[in-house]
Amino acid sequence: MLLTKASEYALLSLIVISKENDAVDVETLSKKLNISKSFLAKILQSLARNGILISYKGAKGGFKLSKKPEDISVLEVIEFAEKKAPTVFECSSSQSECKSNKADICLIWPFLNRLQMKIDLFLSEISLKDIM
Amino acid sequence: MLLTKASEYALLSLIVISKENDAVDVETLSKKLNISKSFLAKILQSLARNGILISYKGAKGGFKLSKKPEDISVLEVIEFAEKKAPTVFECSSSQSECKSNKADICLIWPFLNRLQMKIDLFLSEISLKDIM
DNA sequence: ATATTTAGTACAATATTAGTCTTATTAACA
DNA sequence: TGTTAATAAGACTAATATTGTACTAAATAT
Repeated sequence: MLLTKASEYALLSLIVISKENDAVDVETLSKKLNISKSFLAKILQSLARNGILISYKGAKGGFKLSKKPEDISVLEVIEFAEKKAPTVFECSSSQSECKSNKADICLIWPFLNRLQMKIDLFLSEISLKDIM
Repeated sequence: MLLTKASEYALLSLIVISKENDAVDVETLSKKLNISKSFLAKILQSLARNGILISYKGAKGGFKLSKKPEDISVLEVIEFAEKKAPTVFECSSSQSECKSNKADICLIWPFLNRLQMKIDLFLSEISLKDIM
């Protein structure tokens, strides 16, 4: 599977957050989406560390979008939720990831890389606003 | 990751097999590709069960392609190697896979499905011959 | 001050991936 | 016909990744 639940939860959360004026706290989100609070907190914290969300600590705290939905690409959301870029296969983004010392004669790499680039393009061109 | 080593091994093996006139045995393949013999055997057996390879038991046995490389799609190889279709996310191929009873109002499904269809199209249109 | 909320980290449960091993079956060929 | 080489199938194990929990610390609104 290209994506895990971390990406699903991140995208669904961002959609909810984008519709609110006030900061949304994890408790509220986890109940609305019916998912684990601690797990969701970790994901949102990663999005905040990476500049997609702004976090407010303390009473009445929570999370807000740091920029407009049209300026947030789905690719960046996925990368920060998963803490790594979504990949077709371990080497598909770069031949340098190949461990087999036969990278230069690998017959399947060009195909893997073509698919990877298609996916990267698709995910980078689509914004949070587009999927709403 | 969209694909696992099973797909990698399957594709690399099929390329080697397609270049030989005689049946190729697992021992030879596993040494040439430097991978586990038993694991590779399981993958090739699955490809044989599903009509991509023909297997010959006994001395001088091994595996041959059952059809021409141009008639074998990469998608079918992956499906039989992995024993399931490659998916973007659990629900991306069909909304009916959604467990959350909110499938009808899910805002991310259309996006997931669009990516899934792009990948399916790419993988089904490319043949073993194309990647060689 | 205190209740609320995020930050961070360590831990645990579960699922998936990768690989191993064993036994049965089949076929070549001496 | 017996021996050897090979696939078939499935149970088992090991390693890794995913998903979720728990707890403590830090910040802040009221």
